[in-house]
Amino acid sequence: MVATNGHVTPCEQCPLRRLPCLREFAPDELEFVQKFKTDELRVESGTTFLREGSHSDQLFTVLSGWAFRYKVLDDGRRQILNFALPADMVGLQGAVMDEMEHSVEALTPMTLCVFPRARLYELYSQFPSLAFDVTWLAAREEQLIDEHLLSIGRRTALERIAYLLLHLFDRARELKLIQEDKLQFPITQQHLADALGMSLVHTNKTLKRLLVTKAIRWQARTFEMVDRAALAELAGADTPPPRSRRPFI
Amino acid sequence: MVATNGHVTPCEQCPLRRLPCLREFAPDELEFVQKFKTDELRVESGTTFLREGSHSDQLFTVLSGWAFRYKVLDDGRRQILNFALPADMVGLQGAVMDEMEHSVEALTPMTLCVFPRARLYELYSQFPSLAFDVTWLAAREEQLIDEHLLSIGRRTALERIAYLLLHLFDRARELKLIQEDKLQFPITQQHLADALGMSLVHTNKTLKRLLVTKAIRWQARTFEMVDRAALAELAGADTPPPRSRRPFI
DNA sequence: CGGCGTTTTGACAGGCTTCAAGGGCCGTGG
DNA sequence: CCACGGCCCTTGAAGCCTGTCAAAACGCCG
Repeated sequence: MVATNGHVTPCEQCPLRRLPCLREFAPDELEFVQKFKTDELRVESGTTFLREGSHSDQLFTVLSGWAFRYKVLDDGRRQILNFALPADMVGLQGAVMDEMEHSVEALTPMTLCVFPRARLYELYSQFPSLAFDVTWLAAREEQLIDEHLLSIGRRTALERIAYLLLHLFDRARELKLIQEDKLQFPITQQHLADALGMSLVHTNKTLKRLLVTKAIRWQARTFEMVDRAALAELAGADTPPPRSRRPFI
Repeated sequence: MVATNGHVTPCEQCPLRRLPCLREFAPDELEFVQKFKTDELRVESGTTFLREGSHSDQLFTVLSGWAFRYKVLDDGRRQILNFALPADMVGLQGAVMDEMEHSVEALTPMTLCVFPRARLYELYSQFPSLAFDVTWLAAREEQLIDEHLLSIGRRTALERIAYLLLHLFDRARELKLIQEDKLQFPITQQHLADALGMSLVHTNKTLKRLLVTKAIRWQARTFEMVDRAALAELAGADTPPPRSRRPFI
């Protein structure tokens, strides 16, 4: 894995800090995180930068770009577990446990903040507030997966697609990635299918049914929310409200 | 929620500590946990002791008994997210975030160790080692759900059932709940169905197909592993090896 | 013995997967 | 400028898988 070791955004100037959805850091916290961050990594779209079965010495945080976590069965069947957007943490499992049991692949070019696993315990010793944040992030990710599990297990194909799109749109909005209700959407129908536990063909046909409702538009890698209420209706439920006090290491 | 406030097992004598799969505590850690544990709760089988949408002031640890985490849709469709066995932590999401987004119901009579949410931060401040353990537990639970998500999304009905049974059996074995390859199994076919995202009828028919292979026996609430290798074969994969250094608050 | 929760079975419809093939878009190279 | 390949999207057809409906059998307990 190649790191830049060149342009390293100072944490004080991290563009994500300006987001209102993220909590503010105390000066000493910020100082610690700055030292904790050893590097910045650029990866190309399509790169699997964390691999199932491997042991990673690094913990990442997404500075920009999209990724997805996934697992594959021996015969190639793939399941996308969830998506990682800016301000998300990636690779905690590998940092805390023996080895990764999932892989992570970039959907777009990404920049990742790199933290050495070996020093994670320092963080726990010296900054309980940050340690709490890490736990918070882990708990939140579990919530997202819980919701996803509910979708795959119990929602119909149409509901699944509607719910996932609604969910991703809302997360993107929190991150100010939406302009005029439009979003650069780096996901293919194959990704949708693999995330929702459906075949590509059926995903396509169901998506078409959704598109004729005119609740959304999606073409040329651009996603547009036309009627959010209608989409939520099709999903059978709205997404839970955003969480308060969201930390970002 | 009624707590016993009578019999409170001292942590030094906690029966779970004797399990080799759990890490040992330093004396000061043990002392802290002992004070952190404010109560012991007994709940009956069938009790939903944590409810979606509610805010819980308590964090639990399973001392004995089985439970399951679940979510339901408005129209009643239910998805079981995973199962909680002794030494598992329950309610961390409620302790760390605003409110629970899932419910937890007891499958058997249970005893739970009760920890006050309000003092969780003390733990983080004073015992980074324990804070790390909490994160470890959260990360591990996420791993289990990841694996479950893979099952529901990409495994066939037969594989799903085989894999889940294999998984539960292995966890029970780690906890010394198995005697002569037999296990008291508090789960009904309805639970299986709700966990695996299948209908009850189809679960029953598929389970029958599995039973004729003679890999397992399951009757009168007793589960018997007859041919573990054969079951793993039907599951299409074996369960990952148990995690080292497993903590237990 | 009756009631209730659980397991079992059959029938049937339709959701979903698989197979197959064609179309559109775009970057590469002749 | 056009041909070509690769990736993604689209569509149709066939049939299995799975859900739903309905009803009966079973086992446990009061």
